[in-house]
Amino acid sequence: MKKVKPEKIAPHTETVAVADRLHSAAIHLLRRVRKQDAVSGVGPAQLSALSVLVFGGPKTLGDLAAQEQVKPPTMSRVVAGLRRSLLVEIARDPRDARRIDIRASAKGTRLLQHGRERRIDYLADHLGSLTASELAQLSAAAGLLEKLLRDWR
Amino acid sequence: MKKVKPEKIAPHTETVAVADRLHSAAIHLLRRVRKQDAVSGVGPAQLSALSVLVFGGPKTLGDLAAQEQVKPPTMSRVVAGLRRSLLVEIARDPRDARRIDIRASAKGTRLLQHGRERRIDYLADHLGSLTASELAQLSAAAGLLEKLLRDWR
DNA sequence: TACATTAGTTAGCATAGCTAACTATATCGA
DNA sequence: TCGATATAGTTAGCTATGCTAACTAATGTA
Repeated sequence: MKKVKPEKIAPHTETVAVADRLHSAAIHLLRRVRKQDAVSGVGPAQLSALSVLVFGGPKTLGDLAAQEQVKPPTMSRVVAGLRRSLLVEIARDPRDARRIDIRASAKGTRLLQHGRERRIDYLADHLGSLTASELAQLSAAAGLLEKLLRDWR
Repeated sequence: MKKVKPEKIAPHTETVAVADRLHSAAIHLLRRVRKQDAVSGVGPAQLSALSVLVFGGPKTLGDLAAQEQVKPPTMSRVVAGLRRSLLVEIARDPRDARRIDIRASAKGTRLLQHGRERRIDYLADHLGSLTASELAQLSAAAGLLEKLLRDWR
């Protein structure tokens, strides 16, 4: 079950070590940044879903759940929270009355972008201690991870 | 509030872009890997705390909370869960009866290492599609992030 | 039209985060 | 020495997020 090892150049031991360190770094990075998000009074799941709506346009609940990798009941409650805070608007799909059409409100878009600024500025302040070449390394790594996540399965 | 920018070489715009991409990559990476951790029946906060105990040795509750960046009441419950599952052992500190001494049990150590294998194999399988040089890039990036997180404040 | 499938919601459970308020122990200062 | 203060953890109670099981409503199909 774990012998898929293809004819790649990287030795497995190396790969495992890098996997572990990436995992740990990701956990701790997010734990740091999370505190900045707390300011808005909106939880991380709501923020992330809102982000998908703002940058990806309107979605049905199922689409949102799939994109966020959670089950529909979970997303149902996340969306209910966003709606309570007037950060999204919900309309019935005219062509299929079972579906709902969820879109970010103007308020939601505003909140997301401000929160994003706050979070990103915070992270960027800390990245500021790196040299240009170190930053380039991180940028390259981010690119690799993005590709990896796109072709995940 | 965001003008700390020292005499560094990297332009601020670049830094912000990298910060944003790292943040997003970290979120989605963890969301993927999280599903593997679910197998053990132990939640992510418990796993992370256990990991600190296994690799960092025994700690008091306050130390654990500080290291995990959560408040003492949160860690108190996390530790209670670990204890219920017999993954940690708790002793009174002989020199200060207010403190407790928390350490991973043999079972806890075993569980963590098995979970680690599972998670890491999973991630490593996906990293397996990278070339040796790409993997080296990720390794370098992990190193940078580790340093960054160590000197965070 | 009856039956199966699909989309979302509701109910109920667990983990994790927080603050406020409490207990117990240590420490300090008059 | 003893009373005030500070420190370490716990308890209670709130919110948010994750899940599965079971439900309703709408659609599709035989």
